[in-house]
Amino acid sequence: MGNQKLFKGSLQTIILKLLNENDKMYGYEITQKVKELTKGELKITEGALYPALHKLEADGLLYVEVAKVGNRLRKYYKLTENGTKETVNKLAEMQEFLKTMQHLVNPKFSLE
Amino acid sequence: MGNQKLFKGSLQTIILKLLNENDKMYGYEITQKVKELTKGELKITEGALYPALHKLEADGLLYVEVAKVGNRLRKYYKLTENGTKETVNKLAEMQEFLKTMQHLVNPKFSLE
DNA sequence: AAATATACATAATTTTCTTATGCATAAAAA
DNA sequence: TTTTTATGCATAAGAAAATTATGTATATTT
Repeated sequence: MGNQKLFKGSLQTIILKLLNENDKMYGYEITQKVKELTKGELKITEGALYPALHKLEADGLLYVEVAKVGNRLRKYYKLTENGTKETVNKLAEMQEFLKTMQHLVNPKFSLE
Repeated sequence: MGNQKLFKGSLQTIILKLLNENDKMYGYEITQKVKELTKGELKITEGALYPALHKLEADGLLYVEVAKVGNRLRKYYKLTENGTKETVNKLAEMQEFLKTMQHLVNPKFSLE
């Protein structure tokens, strides 16, 4: 409870950013990576993650490579060419938003 | 189109922050102030603003003072005592989120 | 006279989460 | 050895918070 720190709209960008850095990742790995990178502050829930991955795939930004590890199934996601382009856009947009918001709530510590 | 830069979940905090700085404001004034402060980058739509104000009021964080200016109605909003407390919390949460997100998407320019 | 700005509001719809649930294998702990 | 936790996928119901589209009305500018 009380862990909705993940502002709506940022999940797609986070996924794209991670895939841009790590070449290929599977869902569970993404949740762990985010937890690790944010020291537990951001927790991606499965109910948010998987639909987001499916949407990004449907939009042609990701594609899947299924792998069998041991006896278990893994779906590795990679950026498509278009996905790489969109990552640049989304990251720029996110930076802009962060800067704007930072300026709005705390003008003294602007990022500029 | 393409102007959904306002990440969902940040509107309440923005409203509270502005009221904390300006003592009393009315709806239209808030939309203009945000536009001004962000140089047109964030545009608060009325369909988002008014329901948000009503919710904050219902939650006891704001109260209203109706004023008649010329022949027109204005509803000035002010922070309640509880609203002031919540503003502190929400701003801290926002700072935390911005820092985390900044760190996530661009570790090199961390705010710390 | 017409268009734009000021000022409020709500309804329908969409997006994007949370929470709950389900299935299944692997590893660790009791 | 049994139970819990971790790994790994997925979807459905519901809630939250926007967007978009309207609606009403006055004031100002073109």
